[in-house]
Amino acid sequence: MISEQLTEIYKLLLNHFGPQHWWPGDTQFEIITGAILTQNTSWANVEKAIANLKSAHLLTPEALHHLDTPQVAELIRPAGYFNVKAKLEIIDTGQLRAELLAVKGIGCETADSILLYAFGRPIFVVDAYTARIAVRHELIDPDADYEQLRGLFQSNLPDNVQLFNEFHALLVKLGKEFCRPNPKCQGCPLEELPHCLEQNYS
DNA sequence: GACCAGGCACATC
DNA sequence: GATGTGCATGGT
Repeated sequence: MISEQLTEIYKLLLNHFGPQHWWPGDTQFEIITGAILTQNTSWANVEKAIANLKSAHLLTPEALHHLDTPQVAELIRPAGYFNVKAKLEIIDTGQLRAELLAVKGIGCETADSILLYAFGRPIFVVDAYTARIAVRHELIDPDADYEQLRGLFQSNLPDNVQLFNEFHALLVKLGKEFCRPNPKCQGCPLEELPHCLEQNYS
């Protein structure tokens, strides 16, 4: 059963890597900002952009609202796609998924990251790592779309915010170090995951 | 220098 | 509906 496999993977990852304490960020707005800035961008670059905003005391919706797009773009330059991301603006807190998705620049993953990590909703976040790992462990069809992937996790796991939070963070941790797009190791069968982890991280 | 990073919108076929 | 392309910095 998929649910047993997912639970086993979760236990292995948690045991191996420990809690990831996601999402990094001191405030709800910082989490939302990070979710947008990290689109197709390494977290190290996002941290630089957030540091710029913080040191300028601009990491609030009100402060950013008073700047024009080029000013914001310059501050978030290290995060890449700065002209695109600078136009983006989340006004309200507690928005529904459909409302988030209606904002240009917010797609499924960003919306779900905001819902789970900023608003504590039980939504499983699917990112490139999650998809890659699920496919390589043959938990889902390679051409599955975002909603199918989200369904894989949500319908086979208990509806638990803390579980969704930790599991996604652990998948990213695994993916970053292990499950590259064009890696020497293409991923291993589930039964070999403990061995793979042991070999690669011990 | 190629490849990749916690994507997304839009054009075109 | 599927596929391609622009957006962009910075680390390996």
